[in-house]
Amino acid sequence: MLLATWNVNSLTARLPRVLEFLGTHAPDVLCLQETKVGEAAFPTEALAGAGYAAAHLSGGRWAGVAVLSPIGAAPFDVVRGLPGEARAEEARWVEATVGDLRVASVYVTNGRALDTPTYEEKLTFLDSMRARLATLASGDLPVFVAGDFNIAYEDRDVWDPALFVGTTHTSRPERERLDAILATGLLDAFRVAEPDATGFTYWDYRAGMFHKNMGMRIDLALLSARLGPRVVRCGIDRDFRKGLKPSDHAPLLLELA
DNA sequence: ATGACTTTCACGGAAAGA
Repeated sequence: MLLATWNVNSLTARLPRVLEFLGTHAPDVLCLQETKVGEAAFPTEALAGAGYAAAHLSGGRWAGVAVLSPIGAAPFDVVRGLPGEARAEEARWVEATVGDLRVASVYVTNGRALDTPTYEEKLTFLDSMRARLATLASGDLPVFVAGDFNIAYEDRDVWDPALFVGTTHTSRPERERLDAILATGLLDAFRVAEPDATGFTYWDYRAGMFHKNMGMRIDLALLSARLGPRVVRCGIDRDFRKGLKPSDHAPLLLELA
């Protein structure tokens, strides 16, 4: 079983690359973030042409999340929005059942800077996530929650930790909240498969950052701990950060036995 | 270098990303 997550930075702009991805990897689940598409403009037909159905929450110009799966195993029991979140209109959380997995696609608030209200909102959003995931952990289905967490969990998850002192993404409160999320019974699948590797999922478009591998690991695939023994591999497909009109994020893929 | 790139909305340039 192949699960994937990808911040596409506009599903409209990235549709050719997304269709390419579906054709290349044929994932059983693909979580998308930053779809940046209005509800009515969501490319349902184009995805159906590739054999995929979507459960999505679309906020218009910004954010937006989706869970894709093959039409024959379409997402159901969809929950749009995160209980308790302050700004539901930002469209940052969608949940659905695919097969016997409870799947959530999440795009965590960026936070901008430590002294801004959006940083406080980021921490609150993460608290709401922890509460929701604790609820899901008490359910029958194992959980796959994946997306752009906008947190680099450890210093090795950014190209130069010294540059991030006093900024978002590496601050202690953010990392502590990720600890709390993991403590609901989830594994960071990339670290299960690659305990020692440096693996980035995001590189700024500017200044040749990708070619210099000045990136960050901020996209995560979290998995119920009971599925840990089924992790075969987890890796980043850097080819989708290359070529024609790439996203600034690369997709993260997780194979389960 | 107080930048560098890309997207949306809208038709110039702001806002957002991280």
